[in-house]
Amino acid sequence: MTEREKTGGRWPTVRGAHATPARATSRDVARAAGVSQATVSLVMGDKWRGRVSERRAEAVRAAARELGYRPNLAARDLRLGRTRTALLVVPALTNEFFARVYAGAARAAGEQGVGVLLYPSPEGIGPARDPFASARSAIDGVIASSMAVDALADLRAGGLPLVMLDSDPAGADASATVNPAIADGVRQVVGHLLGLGHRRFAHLAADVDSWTFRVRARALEAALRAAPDAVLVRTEPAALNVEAGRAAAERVLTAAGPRPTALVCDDDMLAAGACKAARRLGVRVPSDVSVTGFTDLSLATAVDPELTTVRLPAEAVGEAGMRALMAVLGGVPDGAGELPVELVVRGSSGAAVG
Amino acid sequence: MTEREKTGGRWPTVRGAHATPARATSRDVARAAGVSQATVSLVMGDKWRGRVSERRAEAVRAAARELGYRPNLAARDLRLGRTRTALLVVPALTNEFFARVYAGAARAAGEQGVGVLLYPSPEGIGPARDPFASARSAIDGVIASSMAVDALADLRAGGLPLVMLDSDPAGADASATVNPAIADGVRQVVGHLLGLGHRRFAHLAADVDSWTFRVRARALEAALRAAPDAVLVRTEPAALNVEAGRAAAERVLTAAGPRPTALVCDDDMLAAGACKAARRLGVRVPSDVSVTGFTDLSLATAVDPELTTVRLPAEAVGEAGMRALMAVLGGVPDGAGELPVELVVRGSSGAAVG
DNA sequence: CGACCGAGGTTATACGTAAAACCACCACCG
DNA sequence: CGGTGGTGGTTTTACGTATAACCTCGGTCG
Repeated sequence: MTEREKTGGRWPTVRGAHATPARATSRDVARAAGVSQATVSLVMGDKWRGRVSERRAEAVRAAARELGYRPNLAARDLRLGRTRTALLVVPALTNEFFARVYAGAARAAGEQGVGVLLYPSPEGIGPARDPFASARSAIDGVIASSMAVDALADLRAGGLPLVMLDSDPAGADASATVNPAIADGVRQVVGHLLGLGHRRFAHLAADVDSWTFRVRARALEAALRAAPDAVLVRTEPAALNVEAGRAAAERVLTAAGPRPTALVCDDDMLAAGACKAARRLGVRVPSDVSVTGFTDLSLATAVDPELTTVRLPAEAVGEAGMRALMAVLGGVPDGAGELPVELVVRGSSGAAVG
Repeated sequence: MTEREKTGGRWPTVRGAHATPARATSRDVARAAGVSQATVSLVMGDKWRGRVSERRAEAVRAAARELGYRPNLAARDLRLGRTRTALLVVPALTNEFFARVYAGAARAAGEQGVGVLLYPSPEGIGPARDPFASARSAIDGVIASSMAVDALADLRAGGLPLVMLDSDPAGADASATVNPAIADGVRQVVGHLLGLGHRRFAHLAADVDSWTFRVRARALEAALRAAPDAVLVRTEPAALNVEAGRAAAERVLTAAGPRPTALVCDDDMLAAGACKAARRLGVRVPSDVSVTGFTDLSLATAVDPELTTVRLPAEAVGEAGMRALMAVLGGVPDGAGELPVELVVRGSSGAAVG
């Protein structure tokens, strides 16, 4: 008597409630097709060229179709010692940028038959959070954003191939890094604004301590050195949301001294907040002050005027990250990659006045 | 000679590049602790009360800690014939609502040690899309939004426990359903607007063929019957994005005849578009026309004026869906659940004029 | 005093798959 | 005619875990 017969099914307590029809195994298929289990495995794995006759192979495929056979992936993973599953670690999926990174990664993964698991958003997990415990099956590799700071230590401890996003290519202790060309984006924004005659800039910085935002600050200073007469006002870093952006911009716009004519914001959310602050203070966008964002979230075209912003290729970041991981897993040490960004000029920037 | 010794490791091609340190197995722990593998399994599975002495149990735990032992989940899943993994099927994670549903589901799942897998967004998957093939490991149950229409047929074919979101509780062929109280939300919006003196309404409908939007339309008509003198203008359903909402609202606001004073939109994105259309036409919000949304996306407070909207409990939907699924898996046929919604009054609605 | 029992283990087995090793058969060649 | 190699399979084993079944050893009780 087999154990399965004894225990009687997968979910004994609900047996019958929703009939789980005892999935067919490769052995069932073999029996139905009159071959051995090994032959089924060869045919299903597409490794039968020259090992199995066309007649038999077709018989196996027919039987598999008939029985609705699907390989048990837990068994396959156990046998092969790998899972074809990558773990994607991002700070929060409710951040549209990372949702799009995920979409890109999932697409690239799907093409290769690889699965993507998400590190549960830290805020939802208690003190016992553990990326490897929560990942259902084992993980072959990890793709992580440097913004997911509180998870990084755990990740390195795993000893798995690690691809970092938004991370310093030089300093990152990773198998590979993938970044949008942030510095270039900043140069494009500044070039655009200088061309419009702006000379008094304010930087609405995000209070996130990660490479991608540090680069914005550095690149902004560097780009402004091209115009010796330009001045740059720094603001207290603001949390990455609209309200914080509004508050920060309000302070800038009501401060003593000559008012900046261009607000360069680290993110579209801050830029949206800045527009809001301006309107409430009776400062018009873009005629009195120009506002630029970063990322090109859907929010950028929801507000009025629409935001001039630097479009970050979120999907491409996810795709490239996944490809880099797969390259590393395949033995190709795939170093650092940088993805092009694009300045999108919309209604929130215009010619400088005053 | 064992097979492992012969093949020489998990990723032979990159052996050394990133040392995969050959994870410890329960047998390794057993050897280190001087007990049998079965004992390790009992201790790690917390099933040792009365079967293993406290001394031995502690020795096992120490050895496990020392070796960094983590159970191989593929093996466990194979043995147990289940995966403690649920598949979440949503149309797109780039839709903030569903991202929040996911977050809620992941939280509820994490508390119970259950994993959440996502159905890869259909747009990213080729013709060979198959939720069960792409799910890395087998799946115990499915939570699906009715908006993911193109996946539904595949899902039912799986024969797995299925919890439906945004789905007609009566007609849904599912183990359980979870819905926000949409109709009640509509009643609250209409009550709010009627109280402000509005009588000429327009409905900016979404062109998504799903229960949740059909309910909005029906409930709107029903709620307006409370005010016999109220009139309702229907618009051509618009795609679920800001631009489509803008275009639809433009048509409504420039149509012949008396202009509606209240635009009831099926979603915040449509409402944001409506506000944009109004501003461009010189129609002021809320003094000339009131606009209301649905969902309470982050976008609702990014635009100016902020949107009066019905807050849908996205996280709670995900949590309740996961709990319902776990109840079904546990044998409790957990029928239909409805979650309360909340009208959030902000700047886009005001007293009617004209 | 022999039967019984519970505590505290160990041994053996099964989950479903992939693939190495083996085997039978035939064709061909020197 | 003995060997050699290719073709088309089968047999067997291993992956790591959970648990049923079994074993041993004191103590207890009828």
